[in-house]
Amino acid sequence: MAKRVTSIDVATLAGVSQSTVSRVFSDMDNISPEKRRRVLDAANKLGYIPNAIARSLTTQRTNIIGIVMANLTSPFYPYVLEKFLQRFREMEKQTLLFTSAPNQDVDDIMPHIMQHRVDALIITSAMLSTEMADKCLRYGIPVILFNRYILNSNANAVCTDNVEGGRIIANLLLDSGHQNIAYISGQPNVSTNTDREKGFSDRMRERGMTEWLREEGDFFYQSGYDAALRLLSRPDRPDAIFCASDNMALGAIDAARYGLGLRVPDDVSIVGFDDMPMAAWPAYQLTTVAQQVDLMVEATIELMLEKLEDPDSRPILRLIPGRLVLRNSVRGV
Amino acid sequence: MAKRVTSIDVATLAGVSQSTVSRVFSDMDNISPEKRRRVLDAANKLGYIPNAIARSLTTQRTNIIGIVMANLTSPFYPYVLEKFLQRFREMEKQTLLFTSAPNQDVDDIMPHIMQHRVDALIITSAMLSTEMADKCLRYGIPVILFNRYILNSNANAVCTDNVEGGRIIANLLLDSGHQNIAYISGQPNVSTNTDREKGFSDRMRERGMTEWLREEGDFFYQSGYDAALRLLSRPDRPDAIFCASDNMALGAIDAARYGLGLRVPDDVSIVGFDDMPMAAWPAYQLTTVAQQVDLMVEATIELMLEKLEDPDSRPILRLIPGRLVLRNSVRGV
DNA sequence: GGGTGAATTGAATACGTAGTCAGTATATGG
DNA sequence: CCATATACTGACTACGTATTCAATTCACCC
Repeated sequence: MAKRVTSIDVATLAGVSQSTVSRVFSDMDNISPEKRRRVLDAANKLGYIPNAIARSLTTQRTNIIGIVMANLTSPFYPYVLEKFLQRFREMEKQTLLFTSAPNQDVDDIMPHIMQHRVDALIITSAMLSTEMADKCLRYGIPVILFNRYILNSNANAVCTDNVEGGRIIANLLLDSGHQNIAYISGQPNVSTNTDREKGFSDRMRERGMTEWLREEGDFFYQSGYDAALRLLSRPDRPDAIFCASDNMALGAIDAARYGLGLRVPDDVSIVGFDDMPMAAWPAYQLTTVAQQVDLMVEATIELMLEKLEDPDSRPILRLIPGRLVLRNSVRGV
Repeated sequence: MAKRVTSIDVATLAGVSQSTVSRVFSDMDNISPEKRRRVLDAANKLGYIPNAIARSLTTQRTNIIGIVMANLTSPFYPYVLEKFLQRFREMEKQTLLFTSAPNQDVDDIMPHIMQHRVDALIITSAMLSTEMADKCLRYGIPVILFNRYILNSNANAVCTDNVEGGRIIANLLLDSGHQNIAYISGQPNVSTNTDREKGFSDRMRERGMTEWLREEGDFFYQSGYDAALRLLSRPDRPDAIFCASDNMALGAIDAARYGLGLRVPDDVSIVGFDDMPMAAWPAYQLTTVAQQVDLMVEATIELMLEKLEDPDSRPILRLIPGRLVLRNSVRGV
């Protein structure tokens, strides 16, 4: 392995000082065209590539953004990740990706993240304790929660308006004449789940419903399949199911069709939440509330930049409306 | 933003030298239990977190592995990424994730990667020029290609045995009595596609077939849907379709069922390649050749570690066999 | 001709840690 | 009691770059 080429090597070959080489490769300070050419020639000849590590040490910024993500294999998040990566590439930022192990708190991997002195941190998965959020702030690391929020915390957050999304779906199902509507939940302690259920329940009650069926799921396909099987095997079979995620909704459709031989939407209407790509496939044609990922990513980056500009700015919760996407899994619309 | 706490601050508070603090936080050198405790107390009180940037500068290793990935939104790669992240977490390595823009060569983002002095680089997506691979080697950065390979290059590679996979599928379809077998390809210049087609074609000819239908796709769902629609609308409708990816196979199934009202596998058998999670869903029950991701990831990490141990070791292409997964999309098995 | 200012440039230093080397204290053996 | 080994510890420097500050050059003008 050849010795690493440094700016000093380039300087020597070009017959200039290391300062000059640095200036050529960082900002174009005032450099005479001739020296600039000589430096670039020398750098090219030696195969010089600036060392971002050393640069970070002096500038006190790494140009690296950390992203914490738990559910890479659920189809919604890869799309989010792709968007972030694309935008960061445009901004010439690099991305350090972290996943938390199942049942692992973000707090546990926080030290690893902080060691690398990321310029900012985006957390899409689990919760972050208030203490940790504060610790980040003390280190000058802006934290933005994506699709999660903590009340009374110092972290910014961007979130789909899940409560309103739940209301929209209650309206849709009631307007189209469904009588017996069931809910399949996500994991109990996650705001995306509780908010969707809250909006749904509130609107149901506002419109005179007093009780309805409910099963617990975990956002994944299999749990939707299983829960729908339980619901649809009952004597008082529901005529509509609202699933807290598209993933579970697809499981519910498969359970109805292949588990019980029912037709969707003729025998039972099914609604999801997220609008992942598969929801549009001919096999499913799922009616759902879309999370507007592009808007959410833009908002996240905006909050991040604001916080970098002014570290003392007050934390903000930015809600992005969900968008109802009508396809063909609800009858009577 | 508070001043960053350094090892010197800790040393001062603990009444020891910076060296001692460093020793406590790197390897446990010979440190008296009492000083260790004092250092840890002080560090805790100040909220000290070692600076990985500075550490990297002296140790000449970053503990960061770079991963280049193009198709995050195709369902196979998030699973791969998840596996890598999980293993790297166990190894206490961090992950810098890069995507190449559509139509962007890996060579274009290479400078960004090299600036950050990753300890090793895993490339799962596009091709890497031989010059770039050599440049990495000169910088002592091991490169491992995942599911891609370059002949005569200096890069290690891990790959499913796609040629053999193609043969397996030809055997399966011929053994089960299909007469008119069609192939839907992936992007033309990608080895995963050409190898699968080569194995398939070779075996078809070995067993006496001389010509068969073929359509071009791009590995994605929609192209499989469209191609299958074209194939199945012909008067000489094929009785089996081998799709170069599961994603296209799911599209083909939907095209058969929802586009043309055909039954799978009664009217047409469909086979995929990859074994992504959806292939097992009740709606599809796709027979396919599984890429053994866990084995591939293990092999990749092994090659990486070998190359880090001995930078002069000869490049290796490690083939992992595909595993035939029989479900219910092929008749007569 | 000297003064003024702008444009370039280089020397020196900081960034925060790891590791080398020499020094001190303590224990061990004869 | 001395010689020697052992266990810790601290002073110092390297890592590769950005940046400050002073110096130099040069042009220009009255």
